Amino acid sequence: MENQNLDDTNELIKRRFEELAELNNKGFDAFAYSYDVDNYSENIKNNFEELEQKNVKIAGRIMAIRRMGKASFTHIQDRDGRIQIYLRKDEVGEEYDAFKLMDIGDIVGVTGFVFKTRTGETSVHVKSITLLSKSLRPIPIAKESVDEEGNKVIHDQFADKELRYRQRYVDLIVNPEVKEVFKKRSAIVTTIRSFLDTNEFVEVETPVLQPVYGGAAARPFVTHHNTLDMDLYLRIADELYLKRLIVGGFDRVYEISKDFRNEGIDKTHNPEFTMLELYVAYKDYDWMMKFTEQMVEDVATKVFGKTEFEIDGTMIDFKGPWIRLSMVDSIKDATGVDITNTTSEELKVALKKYNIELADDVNNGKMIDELFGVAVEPNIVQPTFVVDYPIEISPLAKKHRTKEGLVERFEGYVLGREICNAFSELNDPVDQKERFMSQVELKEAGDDEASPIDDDYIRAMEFGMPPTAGLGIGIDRLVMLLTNQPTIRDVILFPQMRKEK
RNA sequence: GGGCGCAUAGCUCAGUGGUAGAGCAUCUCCCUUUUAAGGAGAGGGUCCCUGGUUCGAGACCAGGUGCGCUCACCA
Repeated sequence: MENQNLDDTNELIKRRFEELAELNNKGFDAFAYSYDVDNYSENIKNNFEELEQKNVKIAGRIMAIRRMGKASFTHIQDRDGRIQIYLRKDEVGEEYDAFKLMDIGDIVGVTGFVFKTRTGETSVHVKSITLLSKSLRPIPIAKESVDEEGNKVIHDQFADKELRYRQRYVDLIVNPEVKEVFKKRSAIVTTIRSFLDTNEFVEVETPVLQPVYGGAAARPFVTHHNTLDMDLYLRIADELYLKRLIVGGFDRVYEISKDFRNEGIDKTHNPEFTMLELYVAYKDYDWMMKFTEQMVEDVATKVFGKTEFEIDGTMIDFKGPWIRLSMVDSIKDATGVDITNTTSEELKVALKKYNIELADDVNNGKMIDELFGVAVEPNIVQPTFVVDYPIEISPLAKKHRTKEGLVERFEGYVLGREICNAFSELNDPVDQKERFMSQVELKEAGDDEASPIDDDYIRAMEFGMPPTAGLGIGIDRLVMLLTNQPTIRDVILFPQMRKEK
């Protein structure tokens, strides 16, 4: 809900415009060009002994002001956190007149020496203060105190979810833990890149705008290119392009990209989301399981210094090897149904026990997947690879080398949530064409998530594609787990929202 | 899409049919080591929107909008 009334008729904003005018009248520039920062709050607090009485230049946003007549304390927030500054009228001279016109929210540059106050707080004793940017809107400031046990308590924290997501810039200013999550997200992605680099991967970029979409089961966004006068789809996956590159002779490629799916929004789904896809020639899904474990363990260790995480109150250990759970066996154990030797009638009966009724024309593969989803998936806690999926729901995966009706595919689950999907990639163009044809049949029967046929992809495969293992990891969901965030919106800076009124 | 819930000052929230409230923030005055600074005073409202019920609606009813939780959907 945007506040229509928060315009310049609002007294708080009006007041700040008046201060701006007064600053200009007195010859102070309210919007500076630069400031030569040479230190940061955290560094000063961590290295007090070395820096005591030494001069520093810092800059940041005023987050608290305690004025005491001819002297004042304020807290300045820079990229790392907050530090207190102390200024006295008799030392900063006419700058004190400008300071009187500064508010919480204003961005200032400060030069002074490091000292500790009577109460022991590391602070900067200001010799000069410069306004760098006047804040014209009041920020929803919360106050902090410390309780008897020494814990930080935040009072009246800016908490309106809608405003926090719509005005993330404000959320980031006043809720420091939000910034921490996104710093961690950045470190996770950086560490993944470095891990892949060490393993001799080539990072590539493939089209976002695709004439034929594929690589996943989802409804796409459609757009139009005017000059070419053709409809284009925003990618739902990178898969088919990356495998074309495997055909072309790159033997280890990856892409970290935004994918787009025109579907529902909830705790684990945002219409645009970040996916890591990687493909490795001459390897299969067994190799990929080990590689996935290593990569996640590497990220956990390098970014967080540990492999055990408390997530939703449960201890999760990402240290490999992860549990291997056969989809066939797990369904058999949970329901008694042997999916390798079953009829659609039997599956319907099994699903009914979970109060699930699907349309009559749904194939066995979908029913099996559904059964897995209700009978097994919610009970998975520790990192687990679920292996060997029905062929009907895996049109791009290679047939299992020994098990009829299954493909060599695994998905990684943690706490009942899917975090990755991988297979031994189908590299037989004849088989691939048949799989596409059955997808087309599904689509014609009304399945709007079934894949369209991609003739160029078949053509590429006909030139010869090496045996290949492929993996997709939802970066947002991985970050959610590692940072213990309850919704995908808390790991996406600007989550999709309805139009503001 | 279904169910449940929420929407009041810049922020966090009270307000159960009869004059619109508090804390913080803001403004004025005092205050040169304070820290949820303190003391004294003041200003600030489209009670989400549109209808309805009523002598009277922030409150009750209906519809709408936005958000949250949840179920379904999302291999």
